Amino acid sequence: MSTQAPATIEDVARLAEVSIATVSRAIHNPEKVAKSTRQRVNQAIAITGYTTNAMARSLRMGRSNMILVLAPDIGDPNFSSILIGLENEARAHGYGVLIGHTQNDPERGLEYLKFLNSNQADGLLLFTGHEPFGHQEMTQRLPPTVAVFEPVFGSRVPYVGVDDTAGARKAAEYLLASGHRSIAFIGDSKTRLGHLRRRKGYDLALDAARIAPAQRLVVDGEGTIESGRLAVEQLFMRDTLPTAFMCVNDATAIGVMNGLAARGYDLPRDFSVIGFDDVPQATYMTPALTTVRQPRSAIGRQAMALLLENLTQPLTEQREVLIMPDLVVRGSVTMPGKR
Amino acid sequence: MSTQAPATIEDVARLAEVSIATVSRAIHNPEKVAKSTRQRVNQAIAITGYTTNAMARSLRMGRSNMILVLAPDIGDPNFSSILIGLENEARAHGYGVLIGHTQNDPERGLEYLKFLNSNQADGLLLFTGHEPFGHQEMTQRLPPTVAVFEPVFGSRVPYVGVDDTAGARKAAEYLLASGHRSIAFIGDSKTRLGHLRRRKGYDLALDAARIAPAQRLVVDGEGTIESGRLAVEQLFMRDTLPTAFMCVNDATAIGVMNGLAARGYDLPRDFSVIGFDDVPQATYMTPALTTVRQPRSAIGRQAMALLLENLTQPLTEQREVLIMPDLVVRGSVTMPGKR
DNA sequence: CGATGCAATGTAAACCTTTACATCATCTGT
DNA sequence: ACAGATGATGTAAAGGTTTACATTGCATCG
Repeated sequence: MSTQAPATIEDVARLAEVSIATVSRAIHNPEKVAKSTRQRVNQAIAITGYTTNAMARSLRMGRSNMILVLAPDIGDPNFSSILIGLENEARAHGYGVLIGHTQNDPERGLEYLKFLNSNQADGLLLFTGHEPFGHQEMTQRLPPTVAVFEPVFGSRVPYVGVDDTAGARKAAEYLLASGHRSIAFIGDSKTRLGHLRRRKGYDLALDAARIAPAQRLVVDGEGTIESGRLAVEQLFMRDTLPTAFMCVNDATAIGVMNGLAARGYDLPRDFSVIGFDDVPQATYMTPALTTVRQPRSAIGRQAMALLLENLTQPLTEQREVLIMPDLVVRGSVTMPGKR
Repeated sequence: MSTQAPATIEDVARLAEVSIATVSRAIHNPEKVAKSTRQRVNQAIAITGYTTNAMARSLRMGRSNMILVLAPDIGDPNFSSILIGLENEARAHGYGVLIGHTQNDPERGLEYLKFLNSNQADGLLLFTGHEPFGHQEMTQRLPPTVAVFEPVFGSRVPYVGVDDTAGARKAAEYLLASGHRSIAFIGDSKTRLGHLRRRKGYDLALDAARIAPAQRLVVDGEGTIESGRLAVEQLFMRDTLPTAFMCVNDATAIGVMNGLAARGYDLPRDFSVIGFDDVPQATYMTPALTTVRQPRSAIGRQAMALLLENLTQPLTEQREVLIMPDLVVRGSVTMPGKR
């Protein structure tokens, strides 16, 4: 009794004294089967504990009702709350979500491609900022795909994410409104589309405030804590310090704050810092980090909605959905010049 | 050309001028097929771009070569590095890993049970500290299961995790060796097995140091940042302060540090704090948190190894694998009495 | 040379569903 | 009373794979 084979549709049919076809119909098209029969079938299902074998079902139907979400790093603080949005939306449409963890390993990527090729998932959601790997050859065979959180560089994959430009502009405008005129941008990049756009938001705000490009301090960085710390060192070398640091993301901002603290400065008295993303850690910094909040669950929800739409009707012209973020005011920005 | 159906084993067979049986053998038992045939088959596979349809394979074989990992919160900082250990070990044995995100929602748990019942996974790894839900009825039908990181309360599910008692004892001994005699334990619990054990390690160390139980300050807590902050307040109310805080985990320790800082104390001069887990954030606290490091990848690796073993030979007597953690010395512990 | 065994390959069943089509009974309208 | 429609159910094929068993050809041995 402990290890009996799971019940099949045939067991149910026998018990309910109908054919397997009727059982299948009773489950999926209840209105097509007489009420009395339906009851008998349901009873039989309850008795046997039958669950339909997803393998057989997918094989027959040619689809799995599963969406694969590919992420390089599950630990990314942005990931989990976006995932919740994705899952909720998927579930509402009868789809399940599988999470693929690539660890930025191309071999992993390839493994998951096999997964897709063998029909184990009907759609693909990319959290990675790039295609599963070398991106030609097999890419043509990819199922409907949507990029989320980070656009796929140099590709026409539809994208759902935050409005980076508008968000960054909000942040910069807040610094300006607080009285800052010397605002550094930390974390400039040539390759990451989202970061490019944040830079653009910064420029737009400063343009509007008539701050000459020559007066803007811009430091490169890859968006890590370490890069933020490094940027501070660099500015000290150059001996040109702003009154406020606008960081391309929260990780950079944390690095900047650490770097300034290590140099003995008192925040937010001596410098203002603003981030982007609103990672969980932002609340627990001293001072708590003022930042732009990613509308994570909205992003997740809409990305999944777009993907599911593309699934049934695969030629959407919609290429980008940008969601407007809010500024979260905490303690890391003050008026300048109190020093 | 864009949307052609994926190649099946039959396409390969036709092209290689053999039967489908031979193709299957060439893939899975290469030694059973003549060298020349094997070459022809491989060529045909390359040309057609054939990948075996996992659905059909699983259906036929009665197993999926997949392991389901159930976690209530993907965002848990402990989760991602354990996952890497799990994945690596699984992969080495030809298994894939699916991640299930329950969000502590019983309905989700149920959904994943269906997943298991329909043979979409051969084994179950619980990261949750409890069974997929109400834990009777369907539990009997569960595939081989192993709990990881947190034991399943009141159940005989095999468990792989850190040696809480030994780790906590190490921490307490380190405080003692640093000269502390008045050490509070923050985060006592009656229900969480791992936390109970940490408490025990604390007691063992203090027993050995001949510190009377009456002199030990023990404060309840559920292991959150908030609970740590609260515990500090409570101690201030009682007006009995230790020189060192031994916290049941890092989250609690962070709360304690925040609480002390909010009261205006200077750490680590005024108080010493030690944690348990070594979450990523521990490095970025000021002072950096001295703590006990979870041997995460080892835990992941061994948990998966145990599960896969149970898969083929399902009656292991081994019920618990405890892995010894190391102390990570940073800046949050100093000698007492400098105040 | 005939029997025996082995290596290489093929044939066909089985895994469990879904669903187009066939069948049958019953009802409607004339 | 009968043609035809309608509704409920059954039959059987198909989906792609693995594998037990059958077949074939060939070499080995007495």
